Amino acid sequence: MPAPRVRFAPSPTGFLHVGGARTALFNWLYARQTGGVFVLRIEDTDKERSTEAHTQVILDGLTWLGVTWDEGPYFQGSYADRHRADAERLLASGHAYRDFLTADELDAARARAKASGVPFRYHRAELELPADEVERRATAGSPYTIRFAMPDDEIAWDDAVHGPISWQGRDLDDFIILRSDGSAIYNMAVVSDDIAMGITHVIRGDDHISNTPKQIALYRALGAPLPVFGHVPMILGTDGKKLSKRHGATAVGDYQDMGILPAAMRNFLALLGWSPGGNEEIVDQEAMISRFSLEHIQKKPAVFDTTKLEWMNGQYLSALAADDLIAPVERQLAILGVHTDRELHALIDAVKTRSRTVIHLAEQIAVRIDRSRVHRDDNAAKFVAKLGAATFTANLALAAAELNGVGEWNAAALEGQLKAQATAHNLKLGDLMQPIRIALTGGTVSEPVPLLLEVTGRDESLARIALAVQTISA
RNA sequence: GGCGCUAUCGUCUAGGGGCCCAGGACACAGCCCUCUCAAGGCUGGAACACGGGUUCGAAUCCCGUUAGCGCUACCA
Repeated sequence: MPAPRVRFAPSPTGFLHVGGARTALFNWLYARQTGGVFVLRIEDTDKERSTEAHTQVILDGLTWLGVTWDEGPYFQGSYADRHRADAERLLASGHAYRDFLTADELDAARARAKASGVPFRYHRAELELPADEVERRATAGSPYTIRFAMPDDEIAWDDAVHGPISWQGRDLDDFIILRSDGSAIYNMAVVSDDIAMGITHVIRGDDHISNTPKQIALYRALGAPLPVFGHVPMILGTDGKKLSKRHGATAVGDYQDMGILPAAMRNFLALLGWSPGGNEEIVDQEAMISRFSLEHIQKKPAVFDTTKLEWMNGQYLSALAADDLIAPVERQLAILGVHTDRELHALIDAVKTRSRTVIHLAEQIAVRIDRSRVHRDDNAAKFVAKLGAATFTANLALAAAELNGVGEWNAAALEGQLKAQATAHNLKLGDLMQPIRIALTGGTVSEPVPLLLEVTGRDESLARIALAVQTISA
C-alpha cells in the first residue's frame, strides 16, 4: 500500500483557529504515524476575503505548534486553469450542463420559494435547455455557470471517524461547479486539487460532511478513485456554541501571547476529541504519533476549556528544563520591557512550578531582577498590619543582621542560618521568613525564602530589606 | 422546513454485551506536607438524555422521542 497523502487546506480569510489547528494536528499525526506525506494547501480562491497576512499567520501558527508540512504551501488560486478544465471535462462528458440563469434570477426564484413556504429546488428539466438553444445562447455570448448534474442514487461512504454515512443524491441540488466568470466553486476546486495532488485521506472538520456526497459524485464523474474521508468534530465555546470571537481567544497566536507553550497546546489539542485510550493526560509527541488513530477520534463536538489548558501548561512548565524555557521567557520579558544580561536558568527553576503561563513566569522573574517592580500588595499590607509594623521591621532588621554575616550565599546555607536565628530569638519561622519575602517581592507568595534570597542575590536582597525597613517604619 | 451528524460527571474523556450500582483528568471541597503559594499525596461530592425493544444480561446492539450542532450561496 502506498504511503498515505493527507492535506490541511485552510482558507486565509482569518487567523488560524484552534479548530483548524487541531484538524491540522490530526492530519499531521496521521502522516507521521503512517510514514505519509502532509501537504499544506492554502485555499485562496475567495479573493475578496483572502489576504497574504492571514496566510502568513497560518504558516506561523502551524510552525509554532510544530505541525510541519512536507509539501507546499500550494496555493489553490494558481490552479484555476486545471479547475476550469476539469469542470469543462464534466460538461463534455455529460455530467454537467450550462445554466444561463443569472445570480439575480436565482435570488428571485429563491425568494419566491421562501415566500410561498416551499423548499427551493432546482428543476433540471427547466434548467437543462434543448441542445440547439444552449448552442444559440452560448454563441450569442450569454454568460452561464456550469452546474453538476447530481445523480439520484445513494451516495455512501465509510467515514474513518463516524463509520457508515449515507445520503440520497436526490436530496442534493445540482450545484454550480464553475462560475460565470470561469472560476471554480469550492467543491470543484477541492476535488480537482485533491485528485491532482494524490490525496488519499481527507481529514477535515465535521462541517464538511454535507460537502462529501457532492465531492464523491464529482470523483466518480471524473473517474478518479475515492480517498478515505474522516470528519473530526467541531470545537465549541463554554456555552456550547461554535467557538467564535465572542469566547475570547480562539486563534493559536492568542495562546502564544498568553504564555502557552507549544508542547502544551499540542498535547491539549490532541486530547480534545482524541484519546490514546487509557488514563494519561500528558502525552508527549512521540507517544501521540505512535498511538494516534482515526477510529479513536470522538464523534461529538468538544468544549474548549481554557482552565484545563492552563493546568496542562503548568505541567509542562514544571517538567521542562530551564533550557527549553529560555526562549519563550525572553520573549515575554521583552514584551514586559525587561532587558537583562543575567543568567536566567536559576531564576526560571526557582519560579516555574508556581506558574501556569510563561507570562506569569516572566513577571516573577522581572520582579526578582528589577527592584522598581517591587510593589507591596494587599496581602502584604495585611500581613504587616497583623504582625505589627514594629515587630515586622524588628524581625527584618534581625534577619538583615544575620544575613550580613553569611559566608556562602546559597539556599542551603541561608536556610540553616535563618532557622537557627528564629530558634535563638524564639520566633515562629513564618514571622521571620514572611517579612523577608515581602521585602524582596512585595507579595506574600514565592518560592521558599532561602531560594528566593539566593536567586535575588546578596547585595540586592540586603538592599531590598533595608529599603523595606525604612519605608515601613516611616 | 429538508437532509445529515451527535448524545457518559459542570468540562475533557475511558468504556466495543457480563470485569461498570461506570474509571481517570480539569475544576470544586476537605486533609497531609509546609515559612507563603504552587507542586505532590490522600479523601469527597458529581454522569450513562428519555422511552421502547433484542438478550440470561446493555452505558455498550436496534427503533423511536427529545435536544444540540452542521449544511441547505455564482463563500470556503
